[in-house]
Order: sequence, then C-alpha cells, then structure tokens
Amino acid sequence: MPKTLYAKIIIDISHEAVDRPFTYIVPENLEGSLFVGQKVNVPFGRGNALKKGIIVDFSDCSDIPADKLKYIHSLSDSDISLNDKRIALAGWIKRNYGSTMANALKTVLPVKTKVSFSVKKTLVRTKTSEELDELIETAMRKRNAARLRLLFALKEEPEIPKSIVDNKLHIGASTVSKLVEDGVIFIREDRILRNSLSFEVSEDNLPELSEEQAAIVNEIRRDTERGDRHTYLIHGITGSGKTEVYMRIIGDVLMQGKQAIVLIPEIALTYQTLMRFYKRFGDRVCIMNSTLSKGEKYDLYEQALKGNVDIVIGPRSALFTPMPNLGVIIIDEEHESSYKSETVPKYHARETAVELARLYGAFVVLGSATPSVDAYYRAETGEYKLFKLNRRLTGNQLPEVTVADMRAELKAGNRSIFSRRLKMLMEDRIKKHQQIMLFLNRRGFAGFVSCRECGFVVKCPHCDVSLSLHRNGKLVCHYCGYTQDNVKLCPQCGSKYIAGFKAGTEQVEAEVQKIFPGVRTLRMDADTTAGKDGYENILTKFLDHEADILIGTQMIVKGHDFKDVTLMGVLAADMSLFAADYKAGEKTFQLITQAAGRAGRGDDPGEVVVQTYKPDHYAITHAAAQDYEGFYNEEVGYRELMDYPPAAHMLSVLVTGADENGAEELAGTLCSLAREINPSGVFGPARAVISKINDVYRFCFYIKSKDYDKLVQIKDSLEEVLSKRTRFKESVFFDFDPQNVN
DNA sequence: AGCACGCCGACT
DNA sequence: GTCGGCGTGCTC
Repeated sequence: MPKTLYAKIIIDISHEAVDRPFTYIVPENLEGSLFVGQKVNVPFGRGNALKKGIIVDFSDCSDIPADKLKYIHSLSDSDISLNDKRIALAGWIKRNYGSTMANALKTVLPVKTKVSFSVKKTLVRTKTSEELDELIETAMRKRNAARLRLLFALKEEPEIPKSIVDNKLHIGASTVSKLVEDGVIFIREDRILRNSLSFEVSEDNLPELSEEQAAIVNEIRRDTERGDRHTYLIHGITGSGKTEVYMRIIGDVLMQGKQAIVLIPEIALTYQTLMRFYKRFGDRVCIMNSTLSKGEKYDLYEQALKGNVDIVIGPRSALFTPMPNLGVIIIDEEHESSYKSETVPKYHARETAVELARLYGAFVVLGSATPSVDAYYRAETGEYKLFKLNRRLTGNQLPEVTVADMRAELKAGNRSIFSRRLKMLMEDRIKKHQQIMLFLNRRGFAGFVSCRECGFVVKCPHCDVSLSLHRNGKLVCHYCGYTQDNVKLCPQCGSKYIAGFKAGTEQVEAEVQKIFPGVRTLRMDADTTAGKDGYENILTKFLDHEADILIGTQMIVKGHDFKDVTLMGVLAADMSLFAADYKAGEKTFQLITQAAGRAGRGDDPGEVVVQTYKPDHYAITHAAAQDYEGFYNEEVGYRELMDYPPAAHMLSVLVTGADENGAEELAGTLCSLAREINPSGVFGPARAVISKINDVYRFCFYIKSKDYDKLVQIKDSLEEVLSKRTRFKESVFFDFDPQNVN
C-alpha cells in the first residue's frame, strides 16, 4: 500500500491571511510529474474555486485533519516554473524585506501567465447619465449605500479602475457583480499586446585591454579557476572602460557554458551601450526594457529556460530571468537608486544579486564611477573585492572644475542665475561653436504657486504637497492627479500678487535667451520628454548639433556621451542637499561628479562650473576636486556618528490610513512595541514628510540597529501584532535600509 | 483576496 | 413572512 504524498502549496492570493502553505494531497496520476516550484491548480475555499498555487515542499505526513484535505486538481497551464533555488530566493526576499510569500514568489517569477495574476480590470458603464439617475433614485429609496456610492461615481466617470472601486470606494464584490448582472456595467480586462524587435549583428575584433583592465579580468579569472567566489566592486571613472571589462568577464563565463545577467539603470539603457553588446555577442544577447510587455517577457523567460539566451541586459527585474546555469551578475552604475524596488517587496537588487549568486555558485561584479557609500563600505571591510580604473582610455584629461560661490556673486551685484565665470565661458563656447550643457540640480520640474504678500502656497486638498502650475494654466497635484484652475487672488489674504514660479528649466532657458539672443537651446524635462521617444529625440537632436545649449535636470547627466560638449554648468548644485534625507550628501556628490564627467569627452578638455550657495560643503568641495575617497571618508564618518547605513541598518515603518487618529494611534502602538524590543534605537513616531496623500494620512517611525536580523525580528513581531487585528483600516509598510526618508 | 453564511431592514 | 444587501469569518 503506497503512502499518501502531501504537497505544501502557496496560493496565488496576496493577502496576509492566506500567506502560508496549505497542504494538499497529491493524486496518484500526478505523482512523478510534480516538483518543488511547479505551478498547479487547486480547489480553494468554500466554493472550491480553482486557484493557482506554487508547490514549495513535499511531505508524507500531515497534521491537518483528514476531512479538510483536498486533492491537487491539475498542473497549471504555464510551463515556466521555479526551481528550489528560486523559491529559496523568494523566501530570502520575504524574510529580509518584508512581504507575503505569494508576493515574493511573484517577484522572483514576474511572468504573469496568460490569464492570471494582474490583468487590469476596469468597470465600464453601459448606461447614459440619465439612465443612471433612475437607478440612483431607486437605490436611494432602497437605501443601498454601497450601490449608491458606486452609481454616483459611475455618473461622474464612465470608466473606473477596479482597484479604485475596491480600495477607495470600499465596495464589495457582491455589489459589483450585481451591477454587472443588471447590465449597468461590464468589466473590461486589459492586456498589452506583444511586439518584437530585431537587430543586425556584426563581428568585431576584441580591443586590447589596458593594464588596469587586464589586471581585473585576470584576477577574476584566477578566482574562478580556483573556485573562489567573491563580489567585486569596480570603481572606474567615466571613460575608463568598465564596459569592456564586463564583456570580457561575460565572455569567460559563456565559455564555461554558463549565463550572465547584466543590470543597467533603465535610463542608461541606451542604444549605444546595447549595440556594443550586440556587436560582441550577437543574438545570444537579450534586452529587457520597460516597454517589453508581459507576454514578451514570458517569451524571453521561456527562451532563457530552454537555454537559448546567454546574456540578459535589463533593469532591476531582469535579475529574475530564469537562467539554468547562472555564472555572473553584473550591476552597472551600482549606485543608482533605481536598484531598490519602490513596491513591496522592497528589495535591493545589489543584495539580492549577491544572494542569488550564492545560491547558484555564481559571482557578482558591481561597477560605478561614484560607488554607493554602501558598496564602498563593504569593499573597505573586505566583504567585496575592490578594483580601480583610474585612467581614461582615450588619455583625455579630466575636465577642470571650478566652484562659483553664488553668495559672492550676489554681493558683487550679480543677480543673474549665472555666475560671471559661467557667463564668460558660455560666451566663449558660443563663439567657438562648441556645445554647452546646463544641468539644473532639481527634483521635479514645475513650480508651485505662492503669494508674495502672505507666503500662502496653494496646496492639494487631498495631499500634503503644493500644486504645480502646468503650461495649460491648470494647477495639478503630482501625487493624486487633482486638477484645478489657477488662482488669480490669494485665497488667504486676497492679494493679487500671487503667481507661480516658473518651471526651473524654462526659467533658465528664458534667461539664456535674454543674455544670448538667438542661441539655439533644447530643454529636457518631464514636459519635453513626455512623448514615446521624447527622450531619445532630444538627445539625437543635440548630438546632431541642432542646438548649442542643452538645459535639463537629472536626465542629462546619466549615460550619454556628447563629444562636442566642452562646458558644463551645474546650477543650484546644493539643491539636493536640502532634502531631509541622510543620503542627501551622497546624492549631491554623485550628481555633480556625473555632471562633470559629461564635459570634455572629445579632444578638447572640458570645463565645469559648479554654482552653489554652500561652496564649503564637503560633498561639493570633494566633487569639485573629483576626490571620491575624500568624500567617502567624510561621509562615512557622518554615517557612523549617526548610525545610518552602512554603519548600521535602518528599518522604516510607514503607517497609512484614511482616519488620521486611527493611523496615528496605530503608529504609536507599533512604535512603543518596537521600543520595548530595541530600547535605544527607535525614532518617532512622527508625521511623514508628506503627511497626506490622496486623503490618506501618513505616519512613520524608524528603527536603527547594527544587527540586521534584529530589525527582521522587530518586523516579524510587529507583523504578528498586526495579523491579530481583524479588519483594520490602516496599512503598514516596511522598508529596510530605505533609499529615501518618509 | 474571494466566497458563503447569516443578520437585519424593506416590501409583495 | 421572504428577499436581498452588507458585514463577518474562513480557507488545506
């Protein structure tokens, strides 16, 4: 008599209440075709509705009363499954970043199979507004509160996303399905269509490596041969040939029959970089970008599993491409904040890559011109191996950087946004027909509207942020989309001296036109890059000399090479220092250094002018001196003093809720609990920096500890308390070593 | 999350 | 009485 086999299965429902393995009986006909990671259909709940699930374990006994046990129904139609290593990775993500197992599994397996997981559902009204009035009247008479709420909403908007109906209007499934039955609405399910790209491939001879480059490649080769596994950090200035090093390492890995994953920040996923990989490796390379639809990703994963893809290049999520025999993970521009996920689970691609590599016996190579303090710290402590590339391959000199003290300019009577030195150099370059870039260090783009009499700032009624003046004359909230007409009189004091500060880049452009009439300018900000290829278009235009001056925000300092740019102006270099954020100094240093790296990539040496009101700040002086280590030493001293990462670890807890008191109370309760466990390292609770978004109030507190596991333990304790609360209105978000402060 | 069960208020 | 909405609780 054969023993019954049981399988532990995580159900594909992302809710804490069902986020645990459920035991099912393996039917005889499926025995042998099931393995850990297999996706199956199982009957679940009272209605025995078929749900998808993932097998995470097997056993030959079970503690569950036999009468409750059900049989696995069938294999899921998807042929992509996780192996045990990927399940282990999901478990690691769940534990280290806080999320449900179902969510962690979905992150590791981001292919949402054909019908399932997230199709965007939208309620679409089929009746006219007048017909709705009748229904509203009946509903009012019958006092159907939920139905009424939905009908009113539908009268306003003929189409409403299901997510809003669920979360914002709090309308249950029964009410919605009733309306569908009555023919008042139908539910539309949207899916993106697939399309595919093709590139031409050509072969090239391998360029000779510099001494510095060869040293790195050789040492890694030696380590690999010995079976030593490390994480390597390459600190290489712009133009020092990091990409060639990556490609050599990848070449070695491919020779061993293994595969490579290359992570690149989305914004740096430029045609130039991609072409280099295509030219070297041909159709063994696969690109994953954000425009790839779910279906296309599915195809890519299928190909990867079959062993038809050797190299995947893409952003954060490309990390989870199911390579059968992963050899190396390369993370370029390692310091970029986009490597940290903003959605749950809030994993960091760098740490996750190291764990994934460990599971596969692979290794990780990090590269940056301005390594994150975090990575450099680990290199200093010996956790990573550090390599340096100090010479530019072309032998070009580094640009000459000068700092312009804007306080001194003001004292000297210069009220322009350009320092005298920058203005002089601009004149010179315009005369020589060389190109100029002006980098406005400023987050966001549109200006807020404020009253010059009383200082009143027009704010969003639903969010704790100021409204932005758009070009169409409307005031728009960037968090919830709320829109209203611009005000003519100050709502507080009635003054007519209320006006919007122009979007930063527009203001700079206007000033340039005033001082240098007829000069051709291009602006790059969220306004001008809105279109599908807006970003690439502007870059191409500038490359083709269709303009003399490119004005822009962060976007212009990432990636692209412009060999004819010989002057870079950094305006408001200190702007990013004002953020209430422990990484403000690091971000400022990185931005200025990157900006400086843009100038003088051709034969002419470049010049950089850094304008600031804080010329003595260490982030600015070290950036101007192009002295990474000087900056690092001061910054790490500050982090150590304050117990900020990487000197210690930090867990941010954000409590949100529509009821202000409820949210504050819960934040207080959780915070005191955290304080009981870790008395010295808890800070808060307090209102979040943005204290309200979309009428939802936000409170947060922080826990610091040198011991990461202690933070995990606190998170688990808090979650346990939360799971005991039945039907709570508040939501709680955990973020380990957060990228920005709430 | 999603489904059934059951309580309570409105109407043949 | 009974029809049907909406809250509550449970899911191997």
